[in-house]
Amino acid sequence: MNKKVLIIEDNDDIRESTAEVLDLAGYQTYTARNGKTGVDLATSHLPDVILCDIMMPELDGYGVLYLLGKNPKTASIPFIFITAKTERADMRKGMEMGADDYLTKPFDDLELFKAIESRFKKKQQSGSFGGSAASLQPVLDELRRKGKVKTLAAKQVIYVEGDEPTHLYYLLQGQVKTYKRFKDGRELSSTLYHDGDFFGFESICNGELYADNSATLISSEIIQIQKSDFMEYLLNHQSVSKLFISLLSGSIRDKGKQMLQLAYSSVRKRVADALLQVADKFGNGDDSCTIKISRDDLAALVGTASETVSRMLADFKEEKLIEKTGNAINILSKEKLWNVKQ
Amino acid sequence: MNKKVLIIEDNDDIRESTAEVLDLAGYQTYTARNGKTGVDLATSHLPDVILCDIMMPELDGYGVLYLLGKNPKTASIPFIFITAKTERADMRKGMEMGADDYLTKPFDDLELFKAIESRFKKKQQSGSFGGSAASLQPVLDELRRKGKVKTLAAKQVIYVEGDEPTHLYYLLQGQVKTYKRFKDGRELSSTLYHDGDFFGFESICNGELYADNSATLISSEIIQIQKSDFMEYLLNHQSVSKLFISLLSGSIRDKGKQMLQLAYSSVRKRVADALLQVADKFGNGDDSCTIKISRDDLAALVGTASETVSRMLADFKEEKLIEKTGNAINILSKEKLWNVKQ
DNA sequence: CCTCAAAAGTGATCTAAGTCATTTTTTTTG
DNA sequence: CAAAAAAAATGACTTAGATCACTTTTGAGG
Repeated sequence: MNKKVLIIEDNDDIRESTAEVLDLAGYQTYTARNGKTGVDLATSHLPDVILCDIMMPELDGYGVLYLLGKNPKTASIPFIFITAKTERADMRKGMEMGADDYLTKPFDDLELFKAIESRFKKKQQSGSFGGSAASLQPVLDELRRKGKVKTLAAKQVIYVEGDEPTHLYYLLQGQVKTYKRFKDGRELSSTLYHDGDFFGFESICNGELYADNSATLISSEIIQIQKSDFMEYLLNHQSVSKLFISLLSGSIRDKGKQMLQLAYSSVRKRVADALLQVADKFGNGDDSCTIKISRDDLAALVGTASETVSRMLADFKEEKLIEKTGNAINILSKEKLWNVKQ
Repeated sequence: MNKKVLIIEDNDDIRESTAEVLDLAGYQTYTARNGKTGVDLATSHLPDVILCDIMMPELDGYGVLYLLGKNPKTASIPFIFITAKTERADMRKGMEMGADDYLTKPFDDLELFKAIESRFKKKQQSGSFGGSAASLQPVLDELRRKGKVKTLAAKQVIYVEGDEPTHLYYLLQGQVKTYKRFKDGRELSSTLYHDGDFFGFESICNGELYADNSATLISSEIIQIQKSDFMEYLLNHQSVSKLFISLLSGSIRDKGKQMLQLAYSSVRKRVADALLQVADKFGNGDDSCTIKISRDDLAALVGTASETVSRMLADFKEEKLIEKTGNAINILSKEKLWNVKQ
């Protein structure tokens, strides 16, 4: 979509010619002949950049800037003064009030374009949505670069319930589970992680102690990222906020699903579901695939006793839904298994 | 804490005198005599504002700005050029590269302070943490003001699974539950909301369709806030991001707890827990309190059949943990009930 | 205050799944 | 490669809690 530029200028010639130039350059322009309508237009159309004259009847440029600055919705729109006043004092006053740039008339078209684009770019950089994917990558790279790579053997505990969260983790390669432990020692896994997943951020995000445990399933390589680094990026980069907000809410959705199953689904269905979950996370994308997971881990995922899992697997084998080679499980058809859990 | 100002300037006199003035004014200053050390200092100390000369040996001001702009950590630090170059072209070049202001030497102290403070204020406005509590309130007020107040009778459905989320909700007064529906119609409530709670944001946050339903328990007043308004505030105001990130992660923690209970706790314990949950949300703070909730709603909260809930309540009554007046439940001692669920 | 539908409670029955003890299979290791 | 240890499977038994059918209580509305 074209960038929207609002031009607030009382001089008809300048207003029209500026608008024309910007129109030709592919911007969508809105014009106002005085400060008051300018503020209205800004509030209703939320332009990407505002160009504003200082000396105007009704409401001058300083007033416009003040009013727009008060409204959270318009406060962050880049604001560029354009004016004939070349005097230093006026320019300083404009900047002190929070303007983002200052163009003195007469300015040429190139100056105008560059001023608009540089403010636009500057805003993109430190905020606003839109090109998030593009801006997210370097930030994540930076985060990971700051972290320390660690190699862990299978079944190593990464953090435990009640610990003070000091790190965010990124799984370079391997398999990790997060789980809770019931009083009597039984476990319930909530999430499985594989290459490229972040984990351990929930507790950091809500500022309390870890509410779950995490451990490797197989030997894995993880990056430990300092909590302080993470927090800084989380709040200062919208792309990062956006990512983690969506990770958090995705996790809520998954937990909700799992809860419903736990409450009302038979173990048979839950085992089928758990197998598919494991296959999705750790298997290849094919309809049939082989997964390797201990019965205990599977039981923790289902929320049942490991004996029960064994029995179910025996049933599934009987029904030709799976096969077993050693302790590995061969899912013959994800689709058929999917029907079981319905 | 004092604001940190980094001064990058090769001229010893100007550098020292500027630093001195700022020191006296209560700023914490760092100085660099060339661009290279300036970049190092900026990266290591992360100042709140950077003042930078343009013409310098080793690395000029433009180069410094470029390098700092590339690093996500320093990109959003306000950058003010200070220079003797009064020529318009140089000033334009600086601004086009993304500088935030431009002071031409000689400048007086007041100009300097104002320039620093206005950039600092500007940044505060559209980001950075710190005074979050203070800045959160007006934004939330604004959000609520934008919304539409609605009054709903008891048992009214607010949104259902599969709907496109179009609103965020704020419960002015009343009681609301969110719940999921199992294939056969059984329900599982995940959360109860009371006055002052936001709800319905999870699905908005992850950009998918609603994954749960919500309905009033008693007649309630809610504010409907447009999704677009919410999204804008969510990403553009750190205080709002912070709030919702913590709401989301809090919700994850609660769901995690509830899941563990569902998996391994007896119905007896889960009923006790549900009663306490309801008492906490809707009752007064006393050790004994009266709550009014239908057995169906309670069953949905526990994740069991309503008959089972009735039986449990009968048991609790027998054990003098609760009493019943009509259909209301009188919790005689939260503490004793709490022991049950342990 | 009475009527009546909805909500709550109870009784009897049944089964899915937990538990514990034991056997079989797989993996590890000296 | 054999022995030991760990993991998985199976068998026998038990029970929590779901289900269905029915009775009792409650509170809304005339």
